[in-house]
Amino acid sequence: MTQDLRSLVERLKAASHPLRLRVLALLGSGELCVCQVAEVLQVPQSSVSEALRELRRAGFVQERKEGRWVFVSLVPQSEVSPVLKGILAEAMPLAEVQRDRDRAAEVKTLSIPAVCCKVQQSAKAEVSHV
Amino acid sequence: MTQDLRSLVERLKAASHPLRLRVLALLGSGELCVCQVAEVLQVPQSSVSEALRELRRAGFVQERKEGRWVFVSLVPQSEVSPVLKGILAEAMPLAEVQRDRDRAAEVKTLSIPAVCCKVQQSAKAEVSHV
DNA sequence: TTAATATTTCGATATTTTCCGATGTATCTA
DNA sequence: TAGATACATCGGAAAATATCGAAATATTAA
Repeated sequence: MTQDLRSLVERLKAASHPLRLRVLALLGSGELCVCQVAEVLQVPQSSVSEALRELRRAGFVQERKEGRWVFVSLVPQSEVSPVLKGILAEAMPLAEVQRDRDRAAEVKTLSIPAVCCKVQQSAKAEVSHV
Repeated sequence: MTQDLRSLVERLKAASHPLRLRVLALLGSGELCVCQVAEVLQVPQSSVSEALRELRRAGFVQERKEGRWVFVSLVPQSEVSPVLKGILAEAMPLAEVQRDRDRAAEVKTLSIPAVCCKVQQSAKAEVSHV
């Protein structure tokens, strides 16, 4: 097994997961910070963090730290692999991805701390009424 | 979770596997029958069969029966999805894929029954000296 | 420093996938 | 019809992944 083949498999595997694919597609329309992603997709923040780790390992996304926030985005277009191009071409038009993008637009109108608080609160809320 | 998104995930998952990816790439240079694929890739015939089932489910390959042989090939170019195009673009140049293609060229110089016998024999051989 | 906040990593369970020999099915051939 | 051949499916044990709350880490702010 060639290293190259194995690494292509790993990159495909990174994308073949509902949450990770949604994250990829979401970043397809621009940079977001981790808590914004968690809020938009309505999933636990630790799940987003793990999803991003895989996508970073695969070379699909990059991060930029700013204070205590971590902003993530797709790697620059010039370095985008044919595989990622194909994935985005198919994912971006999907209904659910469009909805995620709409939510992202709303979330971006809020301040980041406000969004992060919201994420924290919804996590706590789930605990309290279970 | 949209059906469309899930099905894209399933198609990506189908490709993110070493054997299945090699099969895809191998078929990238033309139709082969199942036993030829098994011989070229040197794996048990049942594994090839299972790999092909997934790739068919994903819509990447199609089959054509001719007597007791099943010939498999990639779906026609016009229907090839952006995802498959991207995968092939990255896979075809890989060293291991090229080697597989070279083996395929050799195997094609033999008659199909000869190749299938060879596959059967190598399976039996493994049993006998273990 | 202490408290709060954003993110990552850990832990532990549940689920899925992989793998291949054995068996089943369909087709050819003697 | 019997036997051989090409392929598909099954069984089920081992390995890999997913999931998410809890704990750890890192940064900011009071």
